[in-house]
Amino acid sequence: MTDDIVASVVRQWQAVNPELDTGPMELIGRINRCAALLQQAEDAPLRAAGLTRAEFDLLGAVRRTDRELTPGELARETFSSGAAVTKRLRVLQERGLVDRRSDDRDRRVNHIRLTGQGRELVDTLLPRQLAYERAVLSGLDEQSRTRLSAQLSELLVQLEGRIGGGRR
Amino acid sequence: MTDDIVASVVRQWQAVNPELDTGPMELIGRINRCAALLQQAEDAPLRAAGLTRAEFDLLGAVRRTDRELTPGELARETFSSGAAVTKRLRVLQERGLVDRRSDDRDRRVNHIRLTGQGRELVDTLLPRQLAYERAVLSGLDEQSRTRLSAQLSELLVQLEGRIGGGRR
DNA sequence: AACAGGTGTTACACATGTAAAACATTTCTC
DNA sequence: GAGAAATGTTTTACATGTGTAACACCTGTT
Repeated sequence: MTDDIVASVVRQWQAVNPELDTGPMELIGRINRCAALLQQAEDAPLRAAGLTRAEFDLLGAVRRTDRELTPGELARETFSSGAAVTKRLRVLQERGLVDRRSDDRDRRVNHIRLTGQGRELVDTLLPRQLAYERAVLSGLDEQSRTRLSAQLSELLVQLEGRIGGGRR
Repeated sequence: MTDDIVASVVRQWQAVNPELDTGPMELIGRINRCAALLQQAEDAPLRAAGLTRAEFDLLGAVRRTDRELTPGELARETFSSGAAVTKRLRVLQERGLVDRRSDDRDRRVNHIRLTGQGRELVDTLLPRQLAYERAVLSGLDEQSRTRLSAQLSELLVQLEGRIGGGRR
């Protein structure tokens, strides 16, 4: 059994102060570190397409909901601030990937939709992205992956209730 | 069994394109989302002490290794760029939490150490931080946590080999 | 002595969040 | 009903934190 980085950090803390209950660190540290490595890996194929992950998330949100979304909805959907969404939308619009339509009833709101080009980009990019991710995860067999998913789902439900406040 | 956010996103994708193999998304999405929520939670007690998580990580690295570290070592230890470490060290030094000593042999390198105040801050803050994290994770019982830790460790070892390149 | 390589800092670009502003709508009050 | 106040939506202004790349400096080698 090999040691991961978190285990060695925990060992350092124990050596310095054996009283510490490092239990939470072992779990949270591993989640954070896995997330950092995975996010770094995920960036590679997107950069090849000239997109940041945040931009891709935004496009994906419009694509998967399959309807027009307002900037506010996009902010909630992608867990980012309204200001960040505004900026991203501007560059995506300049690149011809999204389009706006203003509401007839309420002139405050816009409706964002994908252009044909934007939709095509997501539809070619997402399978490629998923294939890449599958390769990154290939060190774990199917069973380990689903088991891990299920346990993280349990944790995630707890955290959403305790911290996130829920969305929508 | 309640649905988490990732499950609902996956369902949206399946509705739009049933061909998609969303397997990787379910695992990676959950890891990323858990990490985001946990990091947000972790920030709260640190902000109360006037520190960012990055600053606390840096102080913690010096404390747990129990020796003086160079800025370069700190950058590797905290997985951030040299420039970021330089900036952080400047503000931590201005606040009197760290101290520098220049090497006698090699005048390029500095050795960073905690001041008494810095060490005291870490030593009071870390247990508080761990207690807070324990509370956040209290939705899962001991057994679930250790099982999850172990499985993530397995994944992490794979990822470190595949992506991270290892450290030290 | 020149140079190849390593170490830390600075300069710059950029993405993000918070807070304020700009604008539209709805509701309340008289 | 008309005007005022409250509410909602998006954008803009500003501050901040980060990474890349250029820079300055030092060492050891040839």
